[in-house]
Amino acid sequence: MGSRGQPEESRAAILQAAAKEFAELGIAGARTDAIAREARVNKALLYYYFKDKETLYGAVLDHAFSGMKAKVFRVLDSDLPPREKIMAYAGEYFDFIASNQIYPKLMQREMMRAREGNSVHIDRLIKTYFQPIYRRVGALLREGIAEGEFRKVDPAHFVPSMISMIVFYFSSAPVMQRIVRFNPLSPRRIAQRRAAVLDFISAALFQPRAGTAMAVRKSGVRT
Amino acid sequence: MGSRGQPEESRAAILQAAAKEFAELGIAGARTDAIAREARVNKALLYYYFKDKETLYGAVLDHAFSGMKAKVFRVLDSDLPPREKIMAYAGEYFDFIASNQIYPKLMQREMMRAREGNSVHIDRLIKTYFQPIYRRVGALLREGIAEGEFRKVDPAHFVPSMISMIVFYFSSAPVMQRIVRFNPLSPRRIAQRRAAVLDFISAALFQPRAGTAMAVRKSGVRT
DNA sequence: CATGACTAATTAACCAGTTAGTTAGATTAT
DNA sequence: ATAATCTAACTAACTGGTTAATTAGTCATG
Repeated sequence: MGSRGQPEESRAAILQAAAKEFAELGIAGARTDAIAREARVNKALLYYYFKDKETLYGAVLDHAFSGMKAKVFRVLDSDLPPREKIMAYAGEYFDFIASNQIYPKLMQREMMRAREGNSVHIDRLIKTYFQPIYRRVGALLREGIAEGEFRKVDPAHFVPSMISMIVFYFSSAPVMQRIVRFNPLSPRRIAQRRAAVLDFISAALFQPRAGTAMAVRKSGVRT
Repeated sequence: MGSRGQPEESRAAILQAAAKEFAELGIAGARTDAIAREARVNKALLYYYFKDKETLYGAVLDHAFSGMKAKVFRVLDSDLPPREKIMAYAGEYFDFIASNQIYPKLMQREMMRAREGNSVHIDRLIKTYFQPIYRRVGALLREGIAEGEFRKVDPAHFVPSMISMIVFYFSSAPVMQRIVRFNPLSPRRIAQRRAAVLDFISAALFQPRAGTAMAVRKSGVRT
């Protein structure tokens, strides 16, 4: 009680509980009472740290996307050649999502909300995260094409294709689990998925050449 | 007013308005008043035809998915050889979604809701629609592999990969539009996407053989 | 004149956001 | 040193606007 409990801890607990609730139920379905209960704080504390529900939701989005951007840009800023870099990018993105499985849900929710006026956050998110990443990956693809390494794909289609294969798998896992008999989120299956995605991408992107040794980086992922 | 207006029309108007509202805002965000207004009927009429909001939502889902299943099964039941059939399947699925763009939103919403207990509908949807389609496409893939036409892909990964590329494009279009300068939903771009998806799939699935003439059914578009 | 189609008005529950505080510890005054 | 004062962190209880759902009926037609 009282003024203890390290404010940072409380704030972080709220943010984490909110991320879970928003990812699962969306902003309309999320209940501030549930977030407070999950974070083990009084509901009024949410409003002490964040202006309102919408602002809290925005903070959750920024937290998730900034983490992703940081990870992914470390790869995109490296000086790998195009083939290795695009594989490393996809792998890094995959690993981020595999260990932050609320991210794909938040992302898809926000994508669907992005009709004019529906989301106060989407413009900021696009400008801060999506646009820079898209530009960078697009440039990488054009570079690979120019060097004759990649097939002449259209980045505006290829980028969303890559993202979709990674993001969709995780957000559809609960349904998948009921269709097939195994658990799509077991470490074994996640590793398989990683390999499948990278295989799919290289098959669709790389210009076939002699002795194509497909480079599928091993995955250090936990569930 | 009174007992006129053909009940079928009213029911259909409600269903259509509800589909739009649910797709855009999810079940929690949807407002029954908005649905009634959009359908130009009194709100109580929703409850005359459907037990409650949740039941109406279920009816919307069944309507959307049964339409899709019918379309897709006409292809899957045909006697095309594996290569042509899988392309025809993907093409048909793509065309269905392209002309029913609320479908991908409803689908993704329901996928994210599918945590134990969260959705009353998911078990029925899986049993009635997803499971049968998945089994049929899985069998088709295994057939193609057995005949040496397809690479040895894992259906449990390949099927969601195909679906994701098709579904994700449409639900992410509003965001994409703000990242790139063109409209991803223009007929021209949709045709391009169709070609890109089919190209992507054939590149990743077909066993390379001499004289590979890529078969891109109708809407003959180049990337 | 019964029945299916439909509605205006109302109700009950829910839930985001507020209020009016309390508590614990840091800071200053004595 | 210690009492007085301040402030950030936190909470129990409440409020009012919103919204799903119901009620009690009207209207048209076979």
